[in-house]
Amino acid sequence: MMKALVNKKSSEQASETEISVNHQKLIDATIETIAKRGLADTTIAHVAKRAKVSQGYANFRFKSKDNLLISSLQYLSDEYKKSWQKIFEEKNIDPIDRIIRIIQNDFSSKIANRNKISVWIAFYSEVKFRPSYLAICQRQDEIYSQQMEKLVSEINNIANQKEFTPKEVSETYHSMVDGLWQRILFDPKIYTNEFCKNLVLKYFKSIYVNEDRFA
Amino acid sequence: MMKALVNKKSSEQASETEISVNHQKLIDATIETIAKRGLADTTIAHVAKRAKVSQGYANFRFKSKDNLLISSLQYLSDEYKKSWQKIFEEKNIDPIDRIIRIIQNDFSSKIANRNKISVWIAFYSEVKFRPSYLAICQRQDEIYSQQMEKLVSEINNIANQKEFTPKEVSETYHSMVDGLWQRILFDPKIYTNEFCKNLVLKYFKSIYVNEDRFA
DNA sequence: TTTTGTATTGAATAATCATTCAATTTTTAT
DNA sequence: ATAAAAATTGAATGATTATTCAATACAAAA
Repeated sequence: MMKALVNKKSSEQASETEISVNHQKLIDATIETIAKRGLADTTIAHVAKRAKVSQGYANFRFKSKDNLLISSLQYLSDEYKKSWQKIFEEKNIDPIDRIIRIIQNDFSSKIANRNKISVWIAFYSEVKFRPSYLAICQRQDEIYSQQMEKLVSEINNIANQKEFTPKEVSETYHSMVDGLWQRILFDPKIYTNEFCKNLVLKYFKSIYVNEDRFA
Repeated sequence: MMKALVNKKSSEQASETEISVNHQKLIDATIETIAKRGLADTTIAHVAKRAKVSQGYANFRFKSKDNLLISSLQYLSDEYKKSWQKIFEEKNIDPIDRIIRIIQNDFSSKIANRNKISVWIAFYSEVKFRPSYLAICQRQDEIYSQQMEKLVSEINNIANQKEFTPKEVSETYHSMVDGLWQRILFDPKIYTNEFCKNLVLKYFKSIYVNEDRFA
């Protein structure tokens, strides 16, 4: 059976970014298991079975369950970050179109689906007791907020909007997203991605009254 | 040692609402333990110790750990409900003052503190896997939303506001509250109760432009 | 092919924890 | 005061689970 490193050029050292298939298989399996069974019921045995490796290997590969969970959260965080980072960087696109893309991304089915959300909230629920979880979440939030404020600031200038500061708009948006994600988990029949997205657009419409693209 | 029922009139049957001291002691201890250690690390032994009863008794009294957790969530939910129910019912108070009281309540230190929030989120994180948790949370949300929409509807009439429907305003507020609670957990230095409350007031200011009380 | 090093297995271990229940204490009724 | 009933204890049980590690499979080198 072939269960070794991938991309490993023969006789050459693996680069630092090269990671074994099993590493990623285990992270995927962890996220899937949390989504399917909840964090409380996520055991190394379940994860290993889903990743199709032995239980002993899963532990060996990540040194501990704790470490596997942290790596999975980090992966989730990186994945999300990649999705918005590139939108913020599209400097040639109009700021308002850019923020609309951010909103679309935050409520795309790839990001805002019950499985992903339940995993996020599972980690959130432990944030108070695990400094490493907190650090990952805080870092993520900080960069997102920073970029968001900058973007809102541009829009405020264009729209000549002075009543609401970039920080206020950014924080309000951010909290709405978190809250709506939670509600998607509770009642996906009512809180469809479309519903949530429109609610947020409507919020922006209340701030930028003359801007039709939010309607 | 005196460890029996309270309020029990001699020779009379205990009324249905009469509940033993130990019952409440155990629920309080459960909530405190979840707040201090997290749901994952909340064991019957820890709860019993905190409630100063034996481990065997805790289990006996609630039949199972699961049942104890459900009772604790229900208690938390009832406690919160009591805090807003009476505000919604103050029909002699101006609707805008009433909604401001709702906001003040949602960000009062009794409701929006890290301990309580962490317990809520602990339960939220299991909602997808425990129908009984989901039912309690959904019922709560439903009544709250219903009352909130009615209140917003009154305000819309007074303010002659037609752009934003009561449902939209209510949902936006509700998601903001959930999101901000989450953020209080992450970074209470930045997200003080005052900060959160003002952010929400500012949102209402954006809807009811001519109403100074939200400023 | 043989040797050597690495990857992977799976069964054993030890710790944790919910639950049970016989024994004990406390309360109530007579 | 005594007996009967109810409340409460705490130690034992059995199930679950992370972690370890000796044994095996595999890949690369010679």
